[in-house]
Amino acid sequence: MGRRKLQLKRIEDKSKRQVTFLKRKNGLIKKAEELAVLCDVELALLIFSPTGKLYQFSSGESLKKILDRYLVHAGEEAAVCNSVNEAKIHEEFMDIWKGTSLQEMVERHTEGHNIEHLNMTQLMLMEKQLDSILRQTRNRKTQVMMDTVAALQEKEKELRQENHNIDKEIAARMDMEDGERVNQEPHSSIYEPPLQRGLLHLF
Amino acid sequence: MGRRKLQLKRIEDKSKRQVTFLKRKNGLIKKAEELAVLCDVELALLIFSPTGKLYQFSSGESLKKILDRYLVHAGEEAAVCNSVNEAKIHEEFMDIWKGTSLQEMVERHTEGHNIEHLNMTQLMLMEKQLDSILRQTRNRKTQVMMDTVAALQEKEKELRQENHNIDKEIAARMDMEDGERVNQEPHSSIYEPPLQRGLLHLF
DNA sequence: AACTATTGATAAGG
DNA sequence: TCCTTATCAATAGTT
Repeated sequence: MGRRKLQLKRIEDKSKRQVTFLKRKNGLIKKAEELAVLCDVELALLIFSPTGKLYQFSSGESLKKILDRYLVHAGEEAAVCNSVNEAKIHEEFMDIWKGTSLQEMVERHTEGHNIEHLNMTQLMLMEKQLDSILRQTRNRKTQVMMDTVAALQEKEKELRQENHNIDKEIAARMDMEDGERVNQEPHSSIYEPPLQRGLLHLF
Repeated sequence: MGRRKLQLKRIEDKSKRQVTFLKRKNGLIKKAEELAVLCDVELALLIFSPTGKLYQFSSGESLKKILDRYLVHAGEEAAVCNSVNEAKIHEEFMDIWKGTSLQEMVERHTEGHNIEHLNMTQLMLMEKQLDSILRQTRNRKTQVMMDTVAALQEKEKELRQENHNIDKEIAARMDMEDGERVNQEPHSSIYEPPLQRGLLHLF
């Protein structure tokens, strides 16, 4: 509905695309709102602009509730364990951050201006700090992993020792019971630590 | 758009509401699809019918991916995109960041536990979020730099043209004043753009 | 950011 | 429930 009928394909002209995006985004959100009100339905609409900005609409209920409802639906219908796992992770995430993402936090601290509206100086400062914290986080992660590995290796050593002791005890008893049988294959003392499997979930 | 203009409130007649729901749901999904195609954006639309049935649309990307993307953005308020004076933002930003480093901010958010005291799950979530924000920051930085370069190149072009015009004018005047003096070295028209130096402070 | 000629969506009717 | 059609709304191109 306009001066000309347009083809259903990506608008190549960048500025035209942006104008059309703004117009149609508003139209779509309006329509979504009308549908929600007129027909008394729950709905959620998420739009990521070409510049990465998020626009959203959700009827009455918070978007989170609607997404929860969706995840329940998806969980019932499809046997896609993946999304269930994702949902669980998100739950955990919510617990940890108490409903506030780091991003929101950062944006709150820049007084609501999102990354698209920072200037170069601000961006560089932001980058530097983020990089620093990220590096610390990764270092700490590495440290935790190494601690885990060390603990497992310690455990392994103990088990190996125990194993060795049992072998010796068995051998001693065998000797006592049946002295002439020699060169008996001892119980394998090469213990395969469950290191790989035990750490896999961390990556 | 119909025989009559209707009020923006819940349609009380149940069957009419159902009919309207079906029509408008289809229309909304169609519009969503058009927006996604025409403007090359990601979007997700979830509709729960009055009977509890779920209708959904998502552009190209699976709905799951889009929801993931949403959850990364989680908390960000939609569609409020006030263009504000950059310099003003700069001042505000500096004030904010002078007092509080991002790091302190993060620690405040992990309830006083600093990075050294988070467990692996928390560390991984933290890493994921930091990585996301850092990537956005860097993308934005690249964009700003490219814009700057484009602007400088434009300026360079203008200056070069101006320079050329001046050369020609000088040459013309010289010819008028002193016809027989020839092969005079013209003012260098090779204009060295201050691009490198101009951008250096950005890195 | 406004305008307006067109096309698109749809409310009511069959 | 599906078609038709009169009407209104959205919007493409223009200024």
